[in-house]
Amino acid sequence: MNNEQRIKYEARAKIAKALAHPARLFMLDWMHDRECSVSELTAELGLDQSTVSKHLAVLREAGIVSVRKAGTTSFYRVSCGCLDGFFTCLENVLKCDITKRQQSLAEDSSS
Amino acid sequence: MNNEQRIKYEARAKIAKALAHPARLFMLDWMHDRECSVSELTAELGLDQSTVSKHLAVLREAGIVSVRKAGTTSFYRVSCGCLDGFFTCLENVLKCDITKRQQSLAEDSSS
DNA sequence: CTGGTCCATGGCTATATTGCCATGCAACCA
DNA sequence: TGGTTGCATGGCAATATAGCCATGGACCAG
Repeated sequence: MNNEQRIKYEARAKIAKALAHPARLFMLDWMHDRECSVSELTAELGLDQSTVSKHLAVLREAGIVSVRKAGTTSFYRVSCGCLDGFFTCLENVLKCDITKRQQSLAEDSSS
Repeated sequence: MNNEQRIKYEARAKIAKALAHPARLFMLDWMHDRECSVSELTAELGLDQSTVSKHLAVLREAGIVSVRKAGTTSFYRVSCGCLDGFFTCLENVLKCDITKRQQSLAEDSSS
């Protein structure tokens, strides 16, 4: 992997990393296609407000969500409409994995 | 987020985490749709063989790749055909982000 | 059997991530 | 003006991750 490729894959890994946390996945699902304030997400997640704010900062710096400020409130929303493909991929991997585990269980019991 | 939801999102986060590393993204691109040995990936990545083996274990435990052993060689391949959607999503986020950064630069210089 | 190749794993250190608490700042209200 | 609300950030401790070296097991060639 040369230097150009390293830069390329690090940029992609940064985005994937931002998606690689249960709280952040929950937030993206919860926001879906509407705006959402930090306090709302904090209440739903049951985490400290500062923690939620930092999670949102990770998503923001990765370019996955955008923020709009109105008074003292920050409204976050998903800024790229491509996440469905990502979530679908996760579901497929889970489904494949369950299927394969069942197959290997069947093979074990039959042998 | 209740307990059931936590389990759900942790399972998805595990998969996303497995995808969230430049070396692992490179390996998935490199393997694409053909089998690949550990030594080949090690040579391409320029990392220690043990490091590559551990990266492959992460992908394997997430259900993203599968392994076939022939003699002393382990051949890995992508086991779920859904990664295209995932990679497309990463590309889109990058594209969105570049566009938005250019816009904000333009706004900054015009103000 | 001997030596060599291929791979997986344990051990270790360095770094990154995650959570909380405390604090700071800006906006709004009385 | 002083109090409250909503959010972001710094600091810290606990944990997780990533890389290397060393090792060991399985297989193959001679």
